[in-house]
Amino acid sequence: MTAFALLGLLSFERELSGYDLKKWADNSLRFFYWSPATSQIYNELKRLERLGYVSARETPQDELRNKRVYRITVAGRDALAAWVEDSPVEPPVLKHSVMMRVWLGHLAGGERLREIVEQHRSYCEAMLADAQHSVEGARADERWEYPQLVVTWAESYFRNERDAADRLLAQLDAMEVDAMDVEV
Amino acid sequence: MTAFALLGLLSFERELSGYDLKKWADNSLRFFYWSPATSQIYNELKRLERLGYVSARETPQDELRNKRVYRITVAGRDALAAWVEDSPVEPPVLKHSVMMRVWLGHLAGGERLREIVEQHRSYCEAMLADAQHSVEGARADERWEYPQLVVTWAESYFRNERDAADRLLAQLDAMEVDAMDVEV
DNA sequence: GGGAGCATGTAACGGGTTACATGATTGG
DNA sequence: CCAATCATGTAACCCGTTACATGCTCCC
Repeated sequence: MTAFALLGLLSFERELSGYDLKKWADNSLRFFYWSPATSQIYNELKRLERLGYVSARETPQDELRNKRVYRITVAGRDALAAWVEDSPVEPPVLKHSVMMRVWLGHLAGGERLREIVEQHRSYCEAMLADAQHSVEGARADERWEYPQLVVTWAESYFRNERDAADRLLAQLDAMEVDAMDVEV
Repeated sequence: MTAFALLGLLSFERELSGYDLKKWADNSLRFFYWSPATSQIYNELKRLERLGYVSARETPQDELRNKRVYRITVAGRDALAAWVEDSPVEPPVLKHSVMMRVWLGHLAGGERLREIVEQHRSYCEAMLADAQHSVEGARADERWEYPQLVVTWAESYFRNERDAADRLLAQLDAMEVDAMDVEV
């Protein structure tokens, strides 16, 4: 999967270093797919090179040193296209530890639960802002129409997630009030 | 994480076998957290027992054999509560390979993309139906108020995801039309 | 001078999966 | 009788992470 993600990043023309790829992953991929660790990127690049899916070239980083920049090969593009075309679509993987904590609400105080959900809300807000920023940035270029589609999707995803957090907070408040009634 | 999930399942009273835990994971946990493989559940149970977080008891499965059922210990409950209470909340992990494929739309035909999104839509629809069913099932019991909150959240999550898929399909159609215009 | 960013990697580990093996019971 | 469900586990593997090491350059 990480391999496909990297090939994907390289498939929008461009020649990128491992470092570059990490940055691009962090500000586009991560909206819909967990951004891999830096070390993993370098590992995958080596593997992809062995497979002939990318080609590397040394290019001067400064006067003293070189850096390796990678470019997708025809074989790489084919492999990637074949994946999109033929592989069975797996369901998205979601590991929502925030909701897991809410699920275990009977073990925590209502204040703590609210704190958790509020932190999550902030996270959503930040992602939403980044996605909106990204939508503006990628505008108007023919080449980016699909990425554009995806960041727009991400925008609504995080907006929904934020709104759900708000509803959750309201429900937690309501539960608190009910509990008070019982006590009184 | 899997350990906490299992402790969580065991924290709603009940004594459960590894097999039971897999079933429960598959029809409650999976709405917000990836359901672990069966083998992993047995591994974690052993580990949790070593740690003293669960206790095991042999109980007759049929006339010939026994099965091991597990119960959360006080130490286990404490550890779980401590996790909810004190651990920093990580952002949810999302690995949306469907959106990754859309992102790579320039490598696929519009028909294929629609096929992918439609399959995803079906998945969402199925999850939504299951979540709705689950909401009805868990109703009215005081003990399940938090799980109830979470399945309600899941319901809206998958409804949103389905609606987003619909919007995506509409946008893909629109793009197709634009492309036709250019050609003509 | 020092911190941030550029750039690349290794080593150890962990968490999780698939595939497989086994075997009894129940229901159609 | 056959398939599905109950029930538990091992072995091989893989994907990916954290932690660490290194060293340059640019800017304040």
